[in-house]
Amino acid sequence: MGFFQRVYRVVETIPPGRVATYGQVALLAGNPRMARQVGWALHQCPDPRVPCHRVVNRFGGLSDAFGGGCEEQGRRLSAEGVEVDDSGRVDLRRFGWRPACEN
DNA sequence: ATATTGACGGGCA
DNA sequence: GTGCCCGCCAATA
Repeated sequence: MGFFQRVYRVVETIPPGRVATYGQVALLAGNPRMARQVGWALHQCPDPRVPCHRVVNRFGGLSDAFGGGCEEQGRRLSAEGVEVDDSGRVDLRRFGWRPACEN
């Protein structure tokens, strides 16, 4: 299985109302240095079931290049209960995904 | 093959 | 927190 496919699998495991950073996804995918590649993987987004909108950068900022724009991503997150800042950012302290303590 | 780009991360200012 | 620089790896030109 390629790294990309693994990334998709990890992203799918992100619970609703939670957001994970590219670094987090890359780490769970097995390669902490491939944060950027995670970005491509999601950009390709060959599978619509992959909640790519739950993946944000280290600042919790939404992606400018998201399909449709960061507005769309922020809208999706807010629809899941994630509070999006006016600057298009999420509070990782509260909505950051914690695999070791999801609940 | 090399150079540039890119949905990034970390360190430093 | 934000901006700049460097490092990282894969895709594209």
